[in-house]
Amino acid sequence: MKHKLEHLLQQAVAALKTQGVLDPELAVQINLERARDTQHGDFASNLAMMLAKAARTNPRQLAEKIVAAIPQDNLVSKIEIAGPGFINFFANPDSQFQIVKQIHDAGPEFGLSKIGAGKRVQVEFVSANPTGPLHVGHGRGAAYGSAVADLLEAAGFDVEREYYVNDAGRQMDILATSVWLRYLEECGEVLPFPSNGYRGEYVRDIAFNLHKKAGNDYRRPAELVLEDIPADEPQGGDKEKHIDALIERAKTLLGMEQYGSVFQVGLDEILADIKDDLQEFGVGYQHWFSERLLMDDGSIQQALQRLEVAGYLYKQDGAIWFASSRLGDEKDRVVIRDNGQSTYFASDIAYHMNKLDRGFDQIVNIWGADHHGYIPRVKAAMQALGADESKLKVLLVQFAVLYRGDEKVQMSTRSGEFVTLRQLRNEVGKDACRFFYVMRKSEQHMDFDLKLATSRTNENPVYYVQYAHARVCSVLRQLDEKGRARNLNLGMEHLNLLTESHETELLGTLSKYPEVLERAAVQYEPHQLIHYLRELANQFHSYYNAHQFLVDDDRLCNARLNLICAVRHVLANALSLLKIHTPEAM
RNA sequence: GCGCUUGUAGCUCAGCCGGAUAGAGCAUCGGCCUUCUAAGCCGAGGGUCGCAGGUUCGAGUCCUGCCAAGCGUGCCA
Repeated sequence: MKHKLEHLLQQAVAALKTQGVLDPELAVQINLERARDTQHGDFASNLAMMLAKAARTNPRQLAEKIVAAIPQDNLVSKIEIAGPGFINFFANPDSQFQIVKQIHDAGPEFGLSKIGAGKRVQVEFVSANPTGPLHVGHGRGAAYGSAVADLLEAAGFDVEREYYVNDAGRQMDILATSVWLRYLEECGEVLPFPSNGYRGEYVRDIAFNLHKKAGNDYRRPAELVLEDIPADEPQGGDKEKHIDALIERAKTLLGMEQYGSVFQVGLDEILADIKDDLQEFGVGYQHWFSERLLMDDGSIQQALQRLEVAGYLYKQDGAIWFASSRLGDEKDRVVIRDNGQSTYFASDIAYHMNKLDRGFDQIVNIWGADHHGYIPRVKAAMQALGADESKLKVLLVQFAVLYRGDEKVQMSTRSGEFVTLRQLRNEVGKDACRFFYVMRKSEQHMDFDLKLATSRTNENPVYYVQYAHARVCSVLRQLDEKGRARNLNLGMEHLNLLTESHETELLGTLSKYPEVLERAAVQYEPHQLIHYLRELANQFHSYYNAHQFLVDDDRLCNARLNLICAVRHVLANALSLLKIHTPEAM
């Protein structure tokens, strides 16, 4: 409907250009939106006001010329000029009824779009370090990222979901060493645990399993482990130096092969947990991309070489720097440290080069808001590599703050005390969890109220939408219990009996769904879909209370049943897109 | 200090590319279950869109300054 009207306006503009009313060179942007007030028809355009200046007339006069130039079309029953020069379109009521038939015919396909057809887009999200289980902060990225990916797919894009696994670097060494130290405790060695190690209970679990499987294979005496290790922070030392020395000790005492095994056990167990967790949350990936792969296959050296050739690298204080400040970053960044090791940023340059080489039309990164300062340097790197940096879209997700009623839930990663995503899902349930995470715009700071999300009352918006779906199913069951049968065709033939204001309103809202879906996808804003669902559910509940569906008149009864089944289809399509259940009874 | 994000009803938030009288939910108050599920519906009250300027036919929306909150500002990842 909307696209059709836009096309009509375009034809009108073209006609006015040939008539000489408008400059043929003039670039015209057709602006059409849903009228907010039904008095203003169904769609409104401000075209005349936009073009008035260029055409050197007043908006209302121009509007009249535009209206005169619009071709006849049976979708439109009336066109009015109103206010300062709005052009208001009134849809033909008969055409409005057709939406019920369209929805029925398209079924699960209704609302899908083809605007992304032929375009490949990659969405990278979550990508949490595999040093521990996912917590509630990652949950928002997971829910938002998968919703964005699913929306893009619904809009016709060829979508590839990817998780970047930071399986290299110092944090992983700290994890491996933490696992080993806990393992030594399992073996019966007595030694202090570093303040900067991973203290979470899950590390003990991994160590326990390792001990069960490998016995004392990795055991070394505590005296040897602790010999000449600089003091930890609580003892007045430096916690970084302390842990680094322990990492080195682990490597020398175990040898690289055994150390590698311990490292791998930690990585594998945590990654398996993360994958499992995400899958239960309805989040799936096409690729798990390993950072270690980049180091092993020479990608990093290759990327740095390209920067070198382009003249963006220089040496200073023993380190190698990337001159990102020449490309908009606030300062230059180290890529190779003075100890010869490459930085995380160097990996990221290679990773983004790899993404570009894979030929995506668009690359979407979903990051926590605390990484926002990182965007300029990555974009700078892409430019330096000669790539089109506009291909990269970084979406930031603000942190979610957990509340239980009025009380803030405290979290601390250091102490290992945090609410995991798994705990949250168990407490709140997958449906409410996803709904709440996606309900807000991603860049909004979010308060996640556990009490509200778990409540089974009218305060909880998830049930409100699901209830609408269940109610339609319930009506159909009632029909059956009364010994009546649905007559689909009879209903379709008499859709014109749907003249109540609630019915007209619902028809309009149903026809909006494809536009909402498309906009939510293109703008990366799944919350728009949630708001639409609440609106649709609200209109349905009002309708339900105002009118009886199972009336004696078979024609009206079936027309109404067809309408509410159309509502059910749209609810189901949108909810399943968001991986939220559509209960048939509640 | 600088940078990014945010500021809309008592609370949590929508508000599409600048458009017509700024909207929901919760909370508060008043109604609706012998009829398809009351996890629902109907109604009422509640606003200086952080503040001050500017741009124009028109600003919650764009620009500038200020105020407030969160985050960032490592040879950490």
